Amino acid sequence: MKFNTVTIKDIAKALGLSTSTVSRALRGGYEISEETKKIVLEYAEKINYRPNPIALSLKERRSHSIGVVVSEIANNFFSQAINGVESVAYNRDYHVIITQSHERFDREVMNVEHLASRSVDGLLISLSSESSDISYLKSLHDKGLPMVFFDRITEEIHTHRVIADNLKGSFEATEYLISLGHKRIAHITNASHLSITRERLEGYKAALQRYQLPFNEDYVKHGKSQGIEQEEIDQAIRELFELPEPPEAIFIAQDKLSLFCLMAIKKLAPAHLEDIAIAGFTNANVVDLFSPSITAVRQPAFDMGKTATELLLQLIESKRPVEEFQTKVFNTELIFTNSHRISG
Amino acid sequence: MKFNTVTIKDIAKALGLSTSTVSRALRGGYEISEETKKIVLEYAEKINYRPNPIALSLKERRSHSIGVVVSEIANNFFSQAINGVESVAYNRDYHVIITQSHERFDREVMNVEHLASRSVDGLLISLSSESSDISYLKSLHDKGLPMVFFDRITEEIHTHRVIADNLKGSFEATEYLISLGHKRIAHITNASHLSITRERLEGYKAALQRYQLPFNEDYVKHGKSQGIEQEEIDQAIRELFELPEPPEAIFIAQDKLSLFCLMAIKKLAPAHLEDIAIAGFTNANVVDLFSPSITAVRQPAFDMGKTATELLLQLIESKRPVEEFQTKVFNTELIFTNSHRISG
DNA sequence: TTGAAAGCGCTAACAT
DNA sequence: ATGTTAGCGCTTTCAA
Repeated sequence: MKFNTVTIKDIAKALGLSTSTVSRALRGGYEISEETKKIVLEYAEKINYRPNPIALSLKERRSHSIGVVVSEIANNFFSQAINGVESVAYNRDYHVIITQSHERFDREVMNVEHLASRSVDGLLISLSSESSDISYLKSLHDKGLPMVFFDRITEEIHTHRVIADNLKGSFEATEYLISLGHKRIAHITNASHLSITRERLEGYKAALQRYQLPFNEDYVKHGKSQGIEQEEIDQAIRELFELPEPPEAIFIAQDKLSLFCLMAIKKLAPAHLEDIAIAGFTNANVVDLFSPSITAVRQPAFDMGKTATELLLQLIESKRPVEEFQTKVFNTELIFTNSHRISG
Repeated sequence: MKFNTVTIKDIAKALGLSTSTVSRALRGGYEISEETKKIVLEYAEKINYRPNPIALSLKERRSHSIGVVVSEIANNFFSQAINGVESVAYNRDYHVIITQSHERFDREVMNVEHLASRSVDGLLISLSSESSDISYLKSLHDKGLPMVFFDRITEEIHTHRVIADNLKGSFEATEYLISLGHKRIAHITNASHLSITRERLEGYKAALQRYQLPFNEDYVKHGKSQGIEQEEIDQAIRELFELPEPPEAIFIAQDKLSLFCLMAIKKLAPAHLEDIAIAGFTNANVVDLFSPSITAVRQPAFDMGKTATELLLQLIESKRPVEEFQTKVFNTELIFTNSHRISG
């Protein structure tokens, strides 16, 4: 089971040179005569020599690859962000290794440790909804593994962060629902310790307050930690509509939750389909097709992925320890669809 | 930039043993005394020793990881298939490295070569729509790299394959459209050299023939090789509706194309929204929400991913060269939504 | 039962 | 300008 059978040794032997000369010639070392260089390069080309990256990693302690940890690639936000990551990484000759935590803490730890032990040069992480104790990350970070957090970030580790302006995005969405004349607005969101959950809840509250609407605890539904089951959202919707004063509008704080929520309403509350207003975070690019329609809070996922990667590569390639960290905040966009005008 | 600072050498030094003894003790070599074993294991545990997988890979020529190459993780079929892959791989202690070709041949080659040179133990591939010359894969396969094709397969490499029953799925979808009374049925599909394209086109033709409808070349639209642009589908839809006899129904051969197609119709032919019937391959799990509605041909993506991985691990772990290869064919499911009854 | 030494592919300090 | 050698972390003959 060996490919890449061709090694530097083979070239050296064939050309009657030493391995070090060959090595230097291949990487264009200036001490090598043009002639030798030429011979070596031509021969290497001829026999299709490829350096063995594993040997390189072992030696150099780096791999020219970065690891990405997200909860679900099936989430539109993440798959778009990953495309942004790749666009930067490939241009700068880094490989991207994608892993999913499926919102589970143990999976996240396992992925991170595997990536670290495989000598990825850095990590791009969006925390799973189960991850509250992140000391395992902290210790890797302390040991010098560069990392950048995006989307679901933590304050506990001092490094670059890339997020959307969750507070503003939520405020605007809620405000929009209020502008439609609704007063009873529910909020469906993630596990409460996630950064995005807190910020989006804050935006929702801020809008209520701004328009002097009361905040009602009963209108807020947190997905359980796993938060990726239709079941859970069905239950939340049921409870909301069983309230003595059911909501007239719903604001949802996350991509998959938004879709589950539309499904749940269609299934469980068809009578309300026409009159309930829905807004929610989602990066689905077929949002125009949805019925019931939803006003989408869209994050610039691609750009966020790009920026996070640029920051990470900056950390990785910096000669001296970086002391100044940035938190880049991206604006969200509120997207109105006219599908309810067409089909409802 | 070194983590994993703890090596076998450290343990050996601390315990006054040789590295080889420690190595053997750690992997439970039977020649080591119980006592030494115990001491070593306890100490290793205490200082949190983790073997360096890179060193292992260099030595053993394998990595206990498998590579996956798909065109787009944002495609529902693929993200679901990958979940199936992971479910098997993690249970058997393999890591999964996901890469995307974005329907580009050069990206595919680059990914495959990177994976191979990183000593993945095997490859799970669904070809990009640009990939017609796959000699680069053939040569890796000849050198002994185990690979299993799924979804977009090739006949040129003799190995296991996992596909859906594309012919039957297409036949049933087309038949369903015919059963609604439609006679002019268009077909929108991928690049013509892909296996799935051929098979699905065949199914479509077979259904037409079975019900004695004429096959009309003008009703068939192939996405260009890149096939992942809304633009392209818009153009196809425009052309179809400009025909003297525009289609009454459309059958679409692929996940993303189906969604693009719904968007295009909504945008460009709103007048037809109520009367055109649409069926298409898609694994979107929010298909119930779509308006216009679509009858979905759904592939058992998760199971296909699982099976492909089981076959691959079988190849990887087989002691002797495998000579007998299987092509596993999975049934598709036709899913009817009632959303057009509710909203239209 | 344990240790010494070689080697996986490559680079780099140290000769020459 | 080129060669010799050691070493990255680990396993595995071969010796003791």
